[in-house]
Amino acid sequence: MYVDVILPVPLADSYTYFAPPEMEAQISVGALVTVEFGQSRRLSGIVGYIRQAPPQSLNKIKPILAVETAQPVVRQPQIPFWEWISQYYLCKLGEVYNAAIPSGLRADSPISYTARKETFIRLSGAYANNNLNDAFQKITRSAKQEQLLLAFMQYSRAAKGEIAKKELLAKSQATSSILNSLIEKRILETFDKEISRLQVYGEEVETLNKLNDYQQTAYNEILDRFSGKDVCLLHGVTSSGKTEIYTHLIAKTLDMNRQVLFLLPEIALTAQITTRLKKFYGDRLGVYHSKINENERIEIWNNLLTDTVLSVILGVRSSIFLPFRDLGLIIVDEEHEPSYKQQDPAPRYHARNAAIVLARMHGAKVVLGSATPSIESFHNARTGKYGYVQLNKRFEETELPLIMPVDVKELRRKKQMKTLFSPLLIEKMQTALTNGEQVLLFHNRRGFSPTLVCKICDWTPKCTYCDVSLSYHKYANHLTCHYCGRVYKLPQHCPECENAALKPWGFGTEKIEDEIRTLFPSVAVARMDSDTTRNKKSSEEIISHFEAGETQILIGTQMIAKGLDFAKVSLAGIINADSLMNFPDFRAYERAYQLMAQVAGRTGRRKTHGEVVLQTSHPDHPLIQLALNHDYEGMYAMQSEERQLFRYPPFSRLINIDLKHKKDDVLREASAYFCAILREKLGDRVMGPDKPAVGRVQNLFIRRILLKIEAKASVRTLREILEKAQNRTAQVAEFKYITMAFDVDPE
DNA sequence: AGCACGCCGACT
DNA sequence: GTCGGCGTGCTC
Repeated sequence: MYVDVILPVPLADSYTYFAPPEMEAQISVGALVTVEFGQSRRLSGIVGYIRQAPPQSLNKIKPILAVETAQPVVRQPQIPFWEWISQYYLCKLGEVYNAAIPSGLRADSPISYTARKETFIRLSGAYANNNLNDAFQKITRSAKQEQLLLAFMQYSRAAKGEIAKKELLAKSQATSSILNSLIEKRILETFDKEISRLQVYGEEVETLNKLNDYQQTAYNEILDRFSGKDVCLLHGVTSSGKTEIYTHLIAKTLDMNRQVLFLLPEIALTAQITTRLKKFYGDRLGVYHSKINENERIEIWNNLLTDTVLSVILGVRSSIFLPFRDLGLIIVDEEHEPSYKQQDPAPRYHARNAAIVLARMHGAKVVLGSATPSIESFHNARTGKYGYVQLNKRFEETELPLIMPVDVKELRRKKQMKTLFSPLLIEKMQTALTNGEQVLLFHNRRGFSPTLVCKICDWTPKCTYCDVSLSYHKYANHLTCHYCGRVYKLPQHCPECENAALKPWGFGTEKIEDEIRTLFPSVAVARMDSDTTRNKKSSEEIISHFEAGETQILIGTQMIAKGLDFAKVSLAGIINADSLMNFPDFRAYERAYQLMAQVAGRTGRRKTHGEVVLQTSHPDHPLIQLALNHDYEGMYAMQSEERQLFRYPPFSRLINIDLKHKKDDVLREASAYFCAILREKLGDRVMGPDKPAVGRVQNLFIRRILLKIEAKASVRTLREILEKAQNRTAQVAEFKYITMAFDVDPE
């Protein structure tokens, strides 16, 4: 018997091994096996295909060394799904396997699964037949031991005569020394038992909240769209009750004994939604995100593989790889969020789009939810590819927030911008604080990160390994590279001109926090960004303190704009709206609009009318005007026209190709060579090669080629063209060690 | 990618 | 004399 094994290597899709006769019975498609790869590596691979004869071209076939798990660790249709991902996203099957299977399942991983154990108590052998008179005889002189034994009898009855030590002590109010006496007298004994890490929901599950009129209408409309289409876009303003509608769709799917995948972006709001859903689905809900540990990951995986308890998975993008038995519904909440796209490493997949393919394989339906849909999804709804349902009423009829633009350029000219805040923002903050309301200040630091600059010669510190300025972290008092993570000491003086003074340049949330503390010394302020939320606890703490009203002003990056529900926020400030729009990226306006809408959505969520002060140098800019009027469709119309004109998605499919090499001149020649080959077939669909904004990372130079391919073009043909061009380039001796990274549908 | 092999320069 | 830098080749 011969077996094609998928291995975690970025090379061929699979490798053929020989299965010794005594192993044959244990081998099936989906089983994990250990094989030797090369002279010394031992890898865990997955059986992808079983064949009776080896391919003739092979002269050396190694044996399988061991079967790790005879039972398949995947279900249908996972492997075909991996194949789709590898084909569409131009990566190797092994790279998908690597991303899809939790490493703890694999024997070649340093972190392997260990079961959680807990100490349990049962009657020792002599009394196991409940012959307890003797036992009670032995302890007549100790009232406490007698009480504990009685308590043991009472509480262990329901669980076959055993109970967790911790639980017994808690319920009987006994101390461990009383218990130890009973153990020494050989009446009770301890033993270790493997227990699940998955949280047990102790309380009764609640029945679903009744939908109000307009929610019920939307719910019915979604079901109606599903009779003709597999995907439905639910376009609902913040606070309109999208989650309520989801809970009813989930319940309906569970009634049919089918499973649900609820996808959400990788952001701080997992905790809030988990609490809401646990109430209704209890132990049937599993949660899967980047902060759960490997052991828990494996228990969720195995539970889905063999049990039937878990039927709703709330998870981030990687949860599309879990072994679902029968998905009936996939919800992609905040479908426009860029964190659905995996950036690095391969597979660079988009979880929303991959989920739609996965749903088709399961015969499931998909709901895409957003207050500000991606241009792509709205376009698909407009052209009839997706169903479309709109929810434009807010819960309790709250009005949409009032957005007030402030012309900071004009104010600067009149010398009225003494701080980062305009007089209007300061006045509104004062009013809100006096009224006991809370304030959010939003600033995106991306592309405008604070660094140091020489006052005389404009020198700025750069990373030795990457072509970027270092970011200045005032509190940590050091410089870091945001590309490779290296930390540098603060230079004492400018090395270029020997001038002593370096001054901070650019500003981030830290600077805002400083100025706010000066402006409002008696007000409690918190800051939430990637620096203050390094560990899991800190972000939850910042949020809960703000929720509890212990802080009045919360300053932050994107993190504070997304999905969080704060009842007492009446004012939001956008410090610099221009910095949102000034990216050299075709999605810049879409993103800027979405962020402004999201920040506005955080205000006035309960009855109060929210206000937003939007600071900009271009108050008349069409995008700002659209944001003021909450005119999503206007933004769509504007963007749609522009994207059609310049061949951007959804009218074209983009593919970024990054070529890397340690020598810049070799790289330049190779890029030109590769590009010329591509142009033979693809003509003016090929843009570049260009030097990207960051032209060198980790000592490797980078050139970027962009392809703009017709949306309806065949993926297979394109893949063949790219493979051929790549092979031809690699045949040139000098270009052999050029690496290429493909990014299909870049975000 | 990740590993071994082999060649070269810098040390005990 | 050997340690380790990195260029090169190979993985069923």
